[in-house]
Amino acid sequence: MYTISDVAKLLGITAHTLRYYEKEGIIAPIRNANGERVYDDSNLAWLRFVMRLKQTQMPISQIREYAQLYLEGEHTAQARLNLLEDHRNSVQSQIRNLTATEKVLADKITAYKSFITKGTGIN
Amino acid sequence: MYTISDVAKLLGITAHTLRYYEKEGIIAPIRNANGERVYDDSNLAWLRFVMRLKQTQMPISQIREYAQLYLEGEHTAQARLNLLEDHRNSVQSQIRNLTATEKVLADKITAYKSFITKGTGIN
DNA sequence: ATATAGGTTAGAGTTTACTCTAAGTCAAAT
DNA sequence: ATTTGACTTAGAGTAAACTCTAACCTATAT
Repeated sequence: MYTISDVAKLLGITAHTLRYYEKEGIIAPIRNANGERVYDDSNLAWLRFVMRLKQTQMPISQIREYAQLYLEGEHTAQARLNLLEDHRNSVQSQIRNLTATEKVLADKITAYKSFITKGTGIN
Repeated sequence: MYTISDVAKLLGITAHTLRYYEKEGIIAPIRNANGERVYDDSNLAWLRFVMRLKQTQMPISQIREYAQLYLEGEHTAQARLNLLEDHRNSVQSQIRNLTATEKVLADKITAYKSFITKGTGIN
């Protein structure tokens, strides 16, 4: 069991952001007798997955959609699978994009280095 | 020589966005007698590179910084190289991130498929 | 007893990157 | 001559994702 600031520290985000995610329907931790949020390990695992989705450019609206489908039960499994497959395609396309740009950058970096040491033309 | 809407079409963005990039100090096309923007091939090549940087999450502020260094002349070559190397590192880290997430998604997708056809547990 | 360190809410403010509007200019087509 | 289409500017508006503030509550340490 974790407090909001425990979770914030573990995920490297702020408590403000966690409350915002809750307001956006991404997570719903239980409350203790004092009205304070209590996160368990399954909440933490879900939030870690959310962080992955965010780092790979899935918008909050789509993460919420997935979370809501999960709450609606097993009959939404196909819809969730579709969402995951769409995102996987997006991830693969981002990788292609980044790989191509990495090559362009590598070439430019080589050209700059040779310009700086030898005075060759820049592109 | 290209008009603003030629360039917009070629890059798949709007003329509004091109004017915004100009306001942000990312590009400075010349004007014709009529005060209209005229883009040449070097402008186009630069904008295509800008699109790459954007697609790989470089913020406008950093793209502007690179553009301004370029305008300041050859003595900024080292500073530009540093910027490019920093961004290359960011691109490489994004690729690692996306690759790891792709694996997580692949596993989840497999689990969902097996749940949908055979009724096995979901993660 | 009270100060401190945390938690709560509703809601306002900020940043980034556009996106659009209004009012106007200008050249070519009808 | 006037309509049409494409351009110009300054500046307002929008969407996403936070980020912060104010006012308040509550358990623990001094």
